Amino acid sequence: MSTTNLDGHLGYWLRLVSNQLATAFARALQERGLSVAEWVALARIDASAGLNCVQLAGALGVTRGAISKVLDKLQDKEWITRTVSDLDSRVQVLALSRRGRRRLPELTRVAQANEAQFFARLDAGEQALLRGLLRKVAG
Amino acid sequence: MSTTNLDGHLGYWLRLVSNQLATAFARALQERGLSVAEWVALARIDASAGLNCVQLAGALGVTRGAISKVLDKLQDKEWITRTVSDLDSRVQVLALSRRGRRRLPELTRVAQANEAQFFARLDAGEQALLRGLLRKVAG
DNA sequence: TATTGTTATACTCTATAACTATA
DNA sequence: TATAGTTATAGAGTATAACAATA
Repeated sequence: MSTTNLDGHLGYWLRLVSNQLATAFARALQERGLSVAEWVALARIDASAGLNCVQLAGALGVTRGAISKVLDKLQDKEWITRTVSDLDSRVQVLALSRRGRRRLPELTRVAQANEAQFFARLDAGEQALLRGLLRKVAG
Repeated sequence: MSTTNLDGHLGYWLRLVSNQLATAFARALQERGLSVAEWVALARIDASAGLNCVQLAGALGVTRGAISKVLDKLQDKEWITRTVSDLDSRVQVLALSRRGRRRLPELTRVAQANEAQFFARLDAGEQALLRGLLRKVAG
Protein backbone atom coordinates (compact mmCIF):
# COMPACT_ATOMS: atom_id res chain seq x y z
CA MET A 1 0.00 0.00 0.00
CA SER A 2 1.33 3.39 -0.92
CA THR A 3 1.19 6.08 1.72
CA THR A 4 1.77 8.96 -0.62
CA ASN A 5 -0.70 11.01 -2.57
CA LEU A 6 1.77 13.20 -4.36
CA ASP A 7 -0.87 14.76 -6.59
CA GLY A 8 -2.38 16.33 -3.50
CA HIS A 9 0.77 18.32 -2.82
CA LEU A 10 0.70 21.87 -4.05
CA GLY A 11 4.47 21.93 -3.97
CA TYR A 12 4.61 19.08 -6.44
CA TRP A 13 2.56 20.94 -9.03
CA LEU A 14 4.29 24.21 -8.37
CA ARG A 15 7.66 22.61 -8.94
CA LEU A 16 6.55 20.78 -12.06
CA VAL A 17 5.03 23.82 -13.74
CA SER A 18 7.79 26.18 -12.70
CA ASN A 19 10.48 23.86 -14.01
CA GLN A 20 8.72 23.37 -17.33
CA LEU A 21 8.27 27.10 -17.78
CA ALA A 22 11.86 27.89 -16.83
CA THR A 23 13.23 25.28 -19.23
CA ALA A 24 11.18 26.57 -22.14
CA PHE A 25 12.01 30.18 -21.33
CA ALA A 26 15.70 29.44 -20.94
CA ARG A 27 15.80 28.03 -24.46
CA ALA A 28 14.04 31.08 -25.88
CA LEU A 29 16.38 33.48 -24.08
CA GLN A 30 19.55 31.57 -24.90
CA GLU A 31 19.47 32.76 -28.51
CA ARG A 32 19.36 36.34 -27.22
CA GLY A 33 22.39 35.70 -25.03
CA LEU A 34 20.99 35.76 -21.54
CA SER A 35 19.68 33.46 -18.84
CA VAL A 36 16.38 33.48 -16.98
CA ALA A 37 17.86 34.91 -13.79
CA GLU A 38 19.51 37.65 -15.82
CA TRP A 39 16.27 38.51 -17.55
CA VAL A 40 14.34 38.68 -14.31
CA ALA A 41 16.93 41.00 -12.78
CA LEU A 42 17.01 43.15 -15.91
CA ALA A 43 13.23 43.44 -15.99
CA ARG A 44 13.06 44.26 -12.29
CA ILE A 45 15.69 46.98 -12.63
CA ASP A 46 13.71 48.46 -15.48
CA ALA A 47 10.42 48.24 -13.61
CA SER A 48 11.68 49.83 -10.38
CA ALA A 49 13.87 52.85 -10.95
CA GLY A 50 16.67 53.57 -8.51
CA LEU A 51 16.98 50.09 -6.99
CA ASN A 52 20.06 49.00 -5.10
CA CYS A 53 21.38 45.46 -4.67
CA VAL A 54 19.71 44.72 -1.34
CA GLN A 55 16.35 45.87 -2.67
CA LEU A 56 16.75 43.84 -5.83
CA ALA A 57 17.67 40.73 -3.85
CA GLY A 58 14.59 41.23 -1.70
CA ALA A 59 12.33 41.72 -4.68
CA LEU A 60 13.58 38.55 -6.34
CA GLY A 61 13.69 36.48 -3.15
CA VAL A 62 17.39 35.60 -3.32
CA THR A 63 20.55 36.49 -1.40
CA ARG A 64 22.90 39.38 -2.01
CA GLY A 65 25.59 36.99 -3.11
CA ALA A 66 23.38 35.50 -5.78
CA ILE A 67 22.40 38.93 -7.09
CA SER A 68 25.98 40.10 -7.18
CA LYS A 69 26.90 37.36 -9.63
CA VAL A 70 23.93 37.99 -11.88
CA LEU A 71 24.72 41.70 -11.97
CA ASP A 72 28.32 40.92 -12.92
CA LYS A 73 27.11 39.09 -15.98
CA LEU A 74 24.67 41.81 -16.96
CA GLN A 75 27.41 44.38 -16.56
CA ASP A 76 29.88 42.32 -18.60
CA LYS A 77 27.33 42.40 -21.41
CA GLU A 78 26.90 46.13 -20.82
CA TRP A 79 23.17 45.92 -20.29
CA ILE A 80 23.19 47.61 -16.89
CA THR A 81 25.17 50.24 -15.02
CA ARG A 82 26.15 50.28 -11.36
CA THR A 83 26.57 53.77 -9.98
CA VAL A 84 27.81 54.53 -6.49
CA SER A 85 25.22 56.58 -4.63
CA ASP A 86 26.03 60.18 -3.76
CA LEU A 87 24.28 59.84 -0.42
CA ASP A 88 25.99 56.65 0.77
CA SER A 89 29.08 55.33 -0.91
CA ARG A 90 28.32 51.78 0.14
CA VAL A 91 25.22 51.79 -2.04
CA GLN A 92 24.98 51.13 -5.75
CA VAL A 93 22.18 52.52 -7.84
CA LEU A 94 21.22 50.07 -10.57
CA ALA A 95 19.99 51.15 -13.98
CA LEU A 96 19.71 49.89 -17.52
CA SER A 97 22.40 51.03 -19.94
CA ARG A 98 21.52 52.48 -23.30
CA ARG A 99 22.09 49.07 -24.82
CA GLY A 100 19.94 47.42 -22.13
CA ARG A 101 17.08 49.78 -22.85
CA ARG A 102 17.40 49.12 -26.56
CA ARG A 103 17.32 45.35 -26.08
CA LEU A 104 14.62 45.12 -23.44
CA PRO A 105 11.55 45.44 -25.67
CA GLU A 106 12.49 42.41 -27.71
CA LEU A 107 13.19 40.39 -24.58
CA THR A 108 9.86 41.41 -23.15
CA ARG A 109 8.19 40.21 -26.32
CA VAL A 110 9.98 36.87 -26.01
CA ALA A 111 8.87 36.58 -22.39
CA GLN A 112 5.28 37.39 -23.23
CA ALA A 113 5.18 35.02 -26.17
CA ASN A 114 6.61 32.27 -24.00
CA GLU A 115 4.08 32.91 -21.26
CA ALA A 116 1.17 33.14 -23.67
CA GLN A 117 2.06 29.77 -25.10
CA PHE A 118 2.76 28.17 -21.76
CA PHE A 119 -0.42 29.33 -20.06
CA ALA A 120 -2.59 28.90 -23.14
CA ARG A 121 -4.74 26.33 -21.33
CA LEU A 122 -5.93 29.06 -18.95
CA ASP A 123 -8.27 31.83 -20.05
CA ALA A 124 -7.66 35.43 -19.02
CA GLY A 125 -9.73 35.12 -15.87
CA GLU A 126 -7.94 32.00 -14.74
CA GLN A 127 -4.58 33.60 -15.38
CA ALA A 128 -5.53 36.58 -13.26
CA LEU A 129 -6.75 34.23 -10.55
CA LEU A 130 -3.51 32.27 -10.60
CA ARG A 131 -1.49 35.46 -10.45
CA GLY A 132 -3.52 36.66 -7.50
CA LEU A 133 -3.05 33.43 -5.58
CA LEU A 134 0.70 33.36 -6.18
CA ARG A 135 1.02 36.98 -5.08
CA LYS A 136 -0.87 36.17 -1.93
CA VAL A 137 1.46 33.29 -1.13
CA ALA A 138 4.52 35.42 -1.86
CA GLY A 139 3.20 37.87 0.71
CA MET B 1 10.14 55.46 -18.84
CA SER B 2 10.15 51.80 -17.96
CA THR B 3 8.69 49.41 -20.51
CA THR B 4 8.37 46.48 -18.15
CA ASN B 5 5.52 45.54 -15.89
CA LEU B 6 7.15 42.54 -14.31
CA ASP B 7 4.38 42.08 -11.76
CA GLY B 8 2.04 41.27 -14.62
CA HIS B 9 4.08 38.23 -15.57
CA LEU B 10 2.79 34.97 -14.24
CA GLY B 11 6.22 33.46 -14.72
CA TYR B 12 7.72 36.00 -12.34
CA TRP B 13 5.40 35.01 -9.50
CA LEU B 14 5.66 31.34 -10.27
CA ARG B 15 9.42 31.50 -10.11
CA LEU B 16 9.45 33.55 -6.93
CA VAL B 17 7.08 31.29 -5.02
CA SER B 18 8.56 28.06 -6.31
CA ASN B 19 12.07 29.13 -5.36
CA GLN B 20 11.00 30.18 -1.88
CA LEU B 21 9.19 26.91 -1.30
CA ALA B 22 12.06 24.81 -2.63
CA THR B 23 14.59 26.60 -0.45
CA ALA B 24 12.52 26.14 2.71
CA PHE B 25 11.79 22.53 1.88
CA ALA B 26 15.42 21.76 1.07
CA ARG B 27 16.43 22.92 4.52
CA ALA B 28 13.78 20.76 6.17
CA LEU B 29 14.79 17.70 4.19
CA GLN B 30 18.52 18.20 4.63
CA GLU B 31 18.38 17.01 8.22
CA ARG B 32 16.77 13.80 7.00
CA GLY B 33 19.55 13.26 4.49
CA LEU B 34 17.85 13.86 1.18
CA SER B 35 17.25 16.56 -1.40
CA VAL B 36 14.02 17.89 -2.86
CA ALA B 37 14.48 16.09 -6.18
CA GLU B 38 15.14 12.86 -4.31
CA TRP B 39 12.03 13.27 -2.22
CA VAL B 40 9.85 13.97 -5.23
CA ALA B 41 11.15 10.88 -6.99
CA LEU B 42 10.74 8.76 -3.87
CA ALA B 43 7.17 9.96 -3.37
CA ARG B 44 6.30 9.39 -7.00
CA ILE B 45 7.68 5.85 -6.93
CA ASP B 46 5.60 5.17 -3.86
CA ALA B 47 2.48 6.71 -5.34
CA SER B 48 2.65 4.86 -8.67
CA ALA B 49 3.54 1.21 -8.32
CA GLY B 50 5.57 -0.48 -11.06
CA LEU B 51 7.03 2.66 -12.63
CA ASN B 52 10.08 2.53 -14.87
CA CYS B 53 12.60 5.30 -15.51
CA VAL B 54 11.00 6.72 -18.63
CA GLN B 55 7.63 6.93 -16.92
CA LEU B 56 9.13 8.54 -13.84
CA ALA B 57 10.97 11.10 -15.96
CA GLY B 58 7.72 11.89 -17.75
CA ALA B 59 5.79 12.24 -14.52
CA LEU B 60 8.34 14.63 -13.07
CA GLY B 61 8.89 16.59 -16.26
CA VAL B 62 12.64 15.96 -16.53
CA THR B 63 14.97 13.97 -18.78
CA ARG B 64 16.05 10.35 -18.38
CA GLY B 65 19.58 11.50 -17.65
CA ALA B 66 18.45 13.65 -14.77
CA ILE B 67 16.35 10.84 -13.30
CA SER B 68 19.18 8.36 -13.59
CA LYS B 69 21.35 10.46 -11.31
CA VAL B 70 18.63 10.96 -8.72
CA LEU B 71 17.92 7.23 -8.67
CA ASP B 72 21.62 6.52 -8.15
CA LYS B 73 21.55 8.58 -5.00
CA LEU B 74 18.37 7.00 -3.71
CA GLN B 75 19.83 3.57 -4.39
CA ASP B 76 23.11 4.45 -2.65
CA LYS B 77 21.05 5.27 0.43
CA GLU B 78 19.14 2.02 -0.07
CA TRP B 79 15.76 3.69 -0.18
CA ILE B 80 14.75 2.23 -3.54
CA THR B 81 15.34 -0.92 -5.59
CA ARG B 82 15.81 -1.20 -9.33
CA THR B 83 14.70 -4.55 -10.70
CA VAL B 84 15.13 -5.62 -14.30
CA SER B 85 11.76 -6.44 -15.81
CA ASP B 86 10.99 -10.03 -16.74
CA LEU B 87 9.15 -8.93 -19.84
CA ASP B 88 11.81 -6.61 -21.28
CA SER B 89 15.33 -6.67 -19.98
CA ARG B 90 15.93 -3.06 -20.99
CA VAL B 91 13.36 -1.93 -18.46
CA GLN B 92 13.81 -1.36 -14.74
CA VAL B 93 10.94 -1.62 -12.34
CA LEU B 94 11.30 0.92 -9.56
CA ALA B 95 10.13 0.29 -6.02
CA LEU B 96 10.74 1.46 -2.48
CA SER B 97 13.01 -0.70 -0.39
CA ARG B 98 12.01 -1.80 3.08
CA ARG B 99 14.03 1.07 4.49
CA GLY B 100 12.43 3.49 2.04
CA ARG B 101 8.96 2.42 3.10
CA ARG B 102 9.91 2.81 6.73
CA ARG B 103 11.26 6.31 6.23
CA LEU B 104 8.60 7.66 3.91
CA PRO B 105 5.90 8.51 6.47
CA GLU B 106 8.15 10.87 8.34
CA LEU B 107 9.26 12.54 5.13
CA THR B 108 5.65 12.93 4.10
CA ARG B 109 4.94 14.62 7.41
CA VAL B 110 7.84 16.99 6.85
CA ALA B 111 6.53 17.80 3.38
CA GLN B 112 3.04 18.42 4.63
CA ALA B 113 4.18 20.58 7.53
CA ASN B 114 6.32 22.61 5.16
CA GLU B 115 3.46 23.08 2.74
CA ALA B 116 0.98 23.95 5.46
CA GLN B 117 3.27 26.66 6.71
CA PHE B 118 4.17 27.94 3.29
CA PHE B 119 0.62 28.16 1.98
CA ALA B 120 -0.86 29.34 5.26
CA ARG B 121 -2.01 32.60 3.65
CA LEU B 122 -4.44 30.62 1.49
CA ASP B 123 -7.53 28.97 2.90
CA ALA B 124 -8.50 25.44 1.89
CA GLY B 125 -10.63 26.60 -1.01
CA GLU B 126 -7.88 28.79 -2.40
CA GLN B 127 -5.37 26.00 -2.10
CA ALA B 128 -7.65 23.67 -4.04
CA LEU B 129 -8.13 26.37 -6.65
CA LEU B 130 -4.39 26.90 -7.01
CA ARG B 131 -3.81 23.18 -7.31
CA GLY B 132 -6.46 22.93 -10.00
CA LEU B 133 -4.99 25.78 -12.02
CA LEU B 134 -1.47 24.37 -11.85
CA ARG B 135 -2.72 20.93 -12.90
CA LYS B 136 -4.48 22.48 -15.83
CA VAL B 137 -1.30 24.24 -16.94
CA ALA B 138 0.74 21.06 -16.53
CA GLY B 139 -1.72 19.39 -18.87
C1' DT C 1 15.81 1.10 -36.35
C1' DA C 2 13.71 2.34 -31.97
C1' DT C 3 13.81 2.24 -27.00
C1' DT C 4 15.75 1.91 -22.14
C1' DG C 5 18.83 3.43 -19.25
C1' DT C 6 23.74 5.34 -18.34
C1' DT C 7 27.41 8.43 -18.69
C1' DA C 8 30.22 12.59 -19.85
C1' DT C 9 30.02 17.29 -19.98
C1' DA C 10 28.59 21.68 -19.03
C1' DC C 11 25.58 25.20 -17.25
C1' DT C 12 22.39 27.76 -14.40
C1' DC C 13 20.94 28.92 -10.02
C1' DT C 14 21.32 29.32 -5.38
C1' DA C 15 23.03 29.22 -0.45
C1' DT C 16 26.40 30.03 3.36
C1' DA C 17 29.84 32.39 5.29
C1' DA C 18 33.81 35.15 5.45
C1' DC C 19 35.47 39.47 3.78
C1' DT C 20 36.08 44.76 2.62
C1' DA C 21 34.61 49.25 2.88
C1' DT C 22 31.67 52.50 4.67
C1' DA C 23 28.32 54.35 7.96
C1' DT D 1 28.36 47.72 15.58
C1' DA D 2 25.51 47.54 11.50
C1' DT D 3 24.96 47.68 6.55
C1' DA D 4 26.14 47.31 1.34
C1' DG D 5 28.20 44.69 -1.66
C1' DT D 6 31.85 40.99 -3.08
C1' DT D 7 34.00 36.71 -3.17
C1' DA D 8 35.09 31.79 -2.19
C1' DT D 9 33.15 27.56 -1.86
C1' DA D 10 29.89 24.17 -2.43
C1' DG D 11 26.07 21.78 -3.97
C1' DA D 12 21.49 20.98 -6.26
C1' DG D 13 19.28 20.49 -10.39
C1' DT D 14 18.98 20.16 -15.05
C1' DA D 15 19.97 19.67 -20.21
C1' DT D 16 22.29 17.77 -24.33
C1' DA D 17 24.35 14.34 -26.64
C1' DA D 18 26.78 10.19 -27.25
C1' DC D 19 26.71 5.46 -25.75
C1' DA D 20 25.59 0.28 -24.72
C1' DA D 21 22.31 -3.22 -24.47
C1' DT D 22 18.13 -4.94 -25.95
C1' DA D 23 13.95 -5.15 -28.67
